[in-house]
Amino acid sequence: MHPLPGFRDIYPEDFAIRRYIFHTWRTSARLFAFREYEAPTLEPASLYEKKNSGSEILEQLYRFTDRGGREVALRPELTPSLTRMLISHAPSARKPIRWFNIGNFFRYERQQKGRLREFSQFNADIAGESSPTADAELIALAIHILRSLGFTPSDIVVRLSSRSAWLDFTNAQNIPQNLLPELLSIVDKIERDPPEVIQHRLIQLGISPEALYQFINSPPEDAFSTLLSELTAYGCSDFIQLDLRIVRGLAYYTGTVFEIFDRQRSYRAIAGGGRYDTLAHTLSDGSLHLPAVGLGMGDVVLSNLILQTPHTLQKFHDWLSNDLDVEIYLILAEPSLRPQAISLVSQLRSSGYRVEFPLTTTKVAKQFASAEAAGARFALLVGSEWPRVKLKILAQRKEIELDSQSLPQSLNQIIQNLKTT
RNA sequence: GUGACCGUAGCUCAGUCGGUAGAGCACCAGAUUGUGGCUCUGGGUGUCGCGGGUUCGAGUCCCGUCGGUCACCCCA
Repeated sequence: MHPLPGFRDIYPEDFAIRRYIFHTWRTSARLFAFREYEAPTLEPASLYEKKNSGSEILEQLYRFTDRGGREVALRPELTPSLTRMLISHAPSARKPIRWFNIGNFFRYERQQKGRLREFSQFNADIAGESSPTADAELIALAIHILRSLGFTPSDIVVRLSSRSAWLDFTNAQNIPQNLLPELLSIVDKIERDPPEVIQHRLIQLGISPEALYQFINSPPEDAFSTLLSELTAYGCSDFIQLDLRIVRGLAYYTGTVFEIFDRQRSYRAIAGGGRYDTLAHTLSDGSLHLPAVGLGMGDVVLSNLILQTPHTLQKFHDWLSNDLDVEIYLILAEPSLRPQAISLVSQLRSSGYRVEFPLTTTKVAKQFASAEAAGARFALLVGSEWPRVKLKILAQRKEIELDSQSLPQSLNQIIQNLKTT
């Protein structure tokens, strides 16, 4: 009995990092005033065909025919679903639209390092604003997330590029525009393929390798001036590097594109995104013009990186220590007081404490061991002293006797005092 | 889709020449009938991934298959 290839059972020990990442994604996006939304996990397969006809993306789709004879697919990405939602919502929505989503996505591919068949991804998009200031806001959000997780400019880099810059290049070189996709696919492979192969493909296209390398080596800074000055104002410039070799694979990008990598390049991209100003136009069959810019950040590479970078791992552990699974373990030393103990547990839970207690009668020593093993901060002993109870601060081995009547309130005070000392 | 390496307990792994399964950690119980991290004692919790073949006998050898890891491909 195994999960399917590329799918994972996630046990509570491993779920903690996901909770941490999701929490950081969600709180960061809300700090940037993005609103959360959701789209269906299962979509008509045609949603992915329309925007990318003839693409090999279709081979990586989990697709099947449902009982109603519909061709359906598990979503491999969110942008097409989002665009559909925007098409019906955008005409009456306040602009710019700033939305984010956290969800699971599926790709039928062989798994490898940093890549599974089901993964979680954070998506944030700004629609209805064509200025590069929107691109900057989105990149600033990505950096805010990574900073919140403890990453610094010496850990990661945002490689910034632009498809419109490449379009300008083709114009300046008198390269026919219909060769742009082929050119971009060559550029995309510059870092992976041997130079001879790149050279050969360029010459076949009638493009001068010298001109291309010169373009890459001296990016046209004017084309990025607004974006770069905004990012500097956000305090993000240390993370940014102009790098025209980034073009991204998807056909729908039209302007700014970017990818975020770990500096050691031990993984594929942590995040990526870009501007797609014509997708709404295409998907609405020309009825809506809606410029948009989007960002995607997956959980697989990110969690690996957090766990293997010492200072981000430390930050994760610090966060976990304030997010205990069990805060109070109630020890029932006198089984006849079980009803009173349960009532006390209920009060504490209503006050917001995470409380566990033994479901069957066991020895006190065993109960203390369970409290310890559960990682509880306090043990609350209910026994012969009733209606008084003993509160033990486990880490300090200190015990305080309290009146059970006053409990949730007196506990609040004790915790406040512990924090200030 | 192609290729390489790897599959033994929950985890990390040992298992000789082919002779019917073992260690540490973890877990459960007790030593200890109201106080936890140490110690001691007891407990194996297993479809040796699965199927077939060779053999008197297979965890071990052979074939197939499934799964894992990584690379290619592709990258949303």
